[in-house]
Amino acid sequence: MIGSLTLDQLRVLVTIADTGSFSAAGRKLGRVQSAISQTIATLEDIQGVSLFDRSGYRPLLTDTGRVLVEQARLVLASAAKFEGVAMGVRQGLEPELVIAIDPLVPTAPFIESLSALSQTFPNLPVSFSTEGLGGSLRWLRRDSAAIGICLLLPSIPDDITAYPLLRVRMQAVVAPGHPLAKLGRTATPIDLEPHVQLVLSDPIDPGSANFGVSSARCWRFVDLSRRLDFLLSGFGWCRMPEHLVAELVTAGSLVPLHIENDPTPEEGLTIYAAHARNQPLGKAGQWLLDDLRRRLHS
Amino acid sequence: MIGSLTLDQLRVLVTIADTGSFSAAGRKLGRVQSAISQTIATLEDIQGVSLFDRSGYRPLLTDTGRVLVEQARLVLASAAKFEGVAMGVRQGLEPELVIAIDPLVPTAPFIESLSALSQTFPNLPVSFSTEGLGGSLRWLRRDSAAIGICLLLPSIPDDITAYPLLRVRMQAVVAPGHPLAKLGRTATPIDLEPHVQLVLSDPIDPGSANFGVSSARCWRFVDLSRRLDFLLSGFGWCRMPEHLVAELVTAGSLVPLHIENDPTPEEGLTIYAAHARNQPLGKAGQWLLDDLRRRLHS
DNA sequence: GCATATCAATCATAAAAAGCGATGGACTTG
DNA sequence: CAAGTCCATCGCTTTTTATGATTGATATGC
Repeated sequence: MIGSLTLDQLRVLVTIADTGSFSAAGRKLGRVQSAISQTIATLEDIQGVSLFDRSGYRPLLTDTGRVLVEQARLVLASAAKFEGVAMGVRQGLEPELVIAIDPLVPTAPFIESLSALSQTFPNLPVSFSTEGLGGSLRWLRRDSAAIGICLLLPSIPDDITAYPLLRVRMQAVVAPGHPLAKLGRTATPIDLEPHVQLVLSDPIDPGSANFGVSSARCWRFVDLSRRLDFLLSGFGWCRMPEHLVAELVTAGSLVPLHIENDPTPEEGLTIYAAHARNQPLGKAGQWLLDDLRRRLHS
Repeated sequence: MIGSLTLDQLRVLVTIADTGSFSAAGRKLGRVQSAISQTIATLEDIQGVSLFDRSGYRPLLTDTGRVLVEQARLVLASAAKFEGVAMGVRQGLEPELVIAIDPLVPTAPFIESLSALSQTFPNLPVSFSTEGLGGSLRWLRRDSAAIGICLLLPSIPDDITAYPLLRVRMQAVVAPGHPLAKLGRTATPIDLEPHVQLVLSDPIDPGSANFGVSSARCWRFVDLSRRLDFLLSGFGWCRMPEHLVAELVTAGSLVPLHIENDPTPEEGLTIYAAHARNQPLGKAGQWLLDDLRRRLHS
């Protein structure tokens, strides 16, 4: 029952639908008409449906036939993608491109490059991984991702090649109901120390990312949106990317916090495009890297 | 190049990936191991890629192989859907179910039924048509749609079977800047007459739907959202389904208009599930109709 | 209206493809 | 180290598929 369907049958079916006759389909496929006729006969027989109404001069698709032709097109498109991936590999493309992207990184600046990527390599499977902080680096190192778009704090590791792309300005914020919101002046370490800081941290190695930690008590989060929930409810303070909190600050849901001698650079944290040095990029990865640098590195 | 790929090759490939060895795949597929071996060999040969690393005791998928196995699963799923549709037809199901739905009809009450439909008939292709007012009736009559979810004004035509499902309360509204908004009392026909009424009408037969027309000057629209643009900008007045304007009225973007002797029934316009009498419903259509009546007809 | 061309179904036959079974070299397991 | 399992290869058989000719039906051109 299942298992006897053939791609060839579907190709023949679609070709008949496109050309309008069995004979024409035969010519187009380089086969004699009787072969076409038999192929469709077996297809109809096995599937137990009638695809064409043969009462007239030319065969007419039945209602069922019309629907199944559309389904067949989907199957063939899917098969073509299979062959497309294989062809890409044959021509030296990597079989897939995995991009690790940090949660702090804004998506918008990358859309253009990624859209161009998908046009240049239409059959390349692309996937994204967003783990917590430090996740990108881990994916790069175990070769699960070819390219990382990530922070590299405190500095670029030796085994990683990285190109700066853009900077994300950070803004310390707190909910309006929080004591720090009523401070009314620049906050000193003494001010911050007693309050809970909501820290984004590496889920695997929670001790690693202590950059910018000022409070004695930290609550650690892996994902940004959950941390935001706690932030908004007044649980503690933290630094957030400006692009994510600008609206909330305007709406009054969050209040900016000015910190004395803030170690976070004024001009923002640098977002890098990175890849593992010992794992050379494939064609598509190299293309994306070049395109990103061209578009973003000013 | 293209055209020699076989579903059977993909089935074999996926089976190997699932079972972990050529021999096991052979057992599972009821074939001898050498057949499996040859199938994969030709697949690799034709596609020009290496799928397995045979250096060890068991064959290991290469990176390319891993990606292509996933692609192959997609192709097979697509092929299974093809066979699923065919099986449905074989068992008496209609090949597809087209539902014509009027623009005024709220979507929310139908989601449950349609979700149940897709669970009951997972391979049934379902599509929706929303034309202007009267479009549903036209689709039903020329058998382009099996079921219509629509208004039937002024009454149910003879060639249509219709079951009332729910009622949509209508609310005459106007933008706050419009003269009628400042009337401050129930509007009489004399009040309405000089102002432009924004009428939803049948794009094919513009004269047909004059139900509820009160103004001398009408602007006719086919789709609801465009009419809403004109309404919001203060161009004229019209009746809108309550569920669509409730928020806008609350926000002050629209003002309710009370009309003397409004011919629109207080309890709302009736939404029917309808089908053409001379075109009996298929199994799935009948099922949906019954389910809709069961869930909605109170 | 008649001749001619084109259409699809059918059948016997030829060609191609796919599966089978046996064999051999490689690796695992106990 | 022996027994068991793995995959590649090969000759052979079976099955599948395409071909080419024929027939009956429908369209097209004169």
